[in-house]
Amino acid sequence: MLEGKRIERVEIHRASVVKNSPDQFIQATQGQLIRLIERRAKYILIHLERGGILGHLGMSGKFILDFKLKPIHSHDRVIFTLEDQSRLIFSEIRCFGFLEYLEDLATSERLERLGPDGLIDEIDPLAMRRRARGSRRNIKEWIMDQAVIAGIGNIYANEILFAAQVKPTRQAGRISKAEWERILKETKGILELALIHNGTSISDYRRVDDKTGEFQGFLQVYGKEGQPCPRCGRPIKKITQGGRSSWYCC
DNA sequence: ACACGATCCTGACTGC
DNA sequence: TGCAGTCAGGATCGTG
Repeated sequence: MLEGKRIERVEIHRASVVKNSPDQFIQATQGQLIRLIERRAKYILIHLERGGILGHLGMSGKFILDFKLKPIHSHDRVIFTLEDQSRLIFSEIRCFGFLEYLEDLATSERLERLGPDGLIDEIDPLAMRRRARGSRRNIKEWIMDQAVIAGIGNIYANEILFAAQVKPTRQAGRISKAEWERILKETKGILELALIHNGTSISDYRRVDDKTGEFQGFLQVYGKEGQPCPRCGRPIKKITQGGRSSWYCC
């Protein structure tokens, strides 16, 4: 849809979401052809003729494709106008997300830090167990560490561990091979299911066509403190780990 | 090595 | 009604 189109104009409405200087970003991207767009864990890579744009949506970011030239919204931070006058809008309420022009996406340090992709890579349970050996860190923070498994955020970490029947408070180094097998199987299964249902819209998240996702209707524990556990009926508990909320039961 | 808190921001909601 | 406090799909950094 975007591939093969030329970026005619770039407007930056909030400089802090662009890692480069505004001048540098505009100069480097304006006039370039979009060659390929791909995902790498939570990053979006927009390959251009020369270099490319590395994007991250943070907590509240979205890319919206606009064909109708809707009025600019206050959260629209960067606007790419394409040669056919359609617009790719990087909209970010909290400005934790970012765009970064890089001469070479392949050697980005951010990307090099990433572990195997939980959705598409074949991850060996024994390799995970070996890597976690000796770690007393809790398994919830462990699987959310992008250097360990890339692509798992807070919603899906909770859902994966519940589905795998592994309590989030367990020590990573004490997870058995069978439990790692379940965690990795559920990582794939839940991320795939969430993708089929276009992701989880709790408040701000929208698809690129501005529609909401539907996976919120499939959540078992995330955000469900006090509600009956789908497996045992006891109330779901909420705790804090690494500054993030965790919900779990049995 | 890791737990913890602060930080970057804005908006929705709660309680007084 | 107003205002302070809390919380939210993330990642990084400093401190102990």
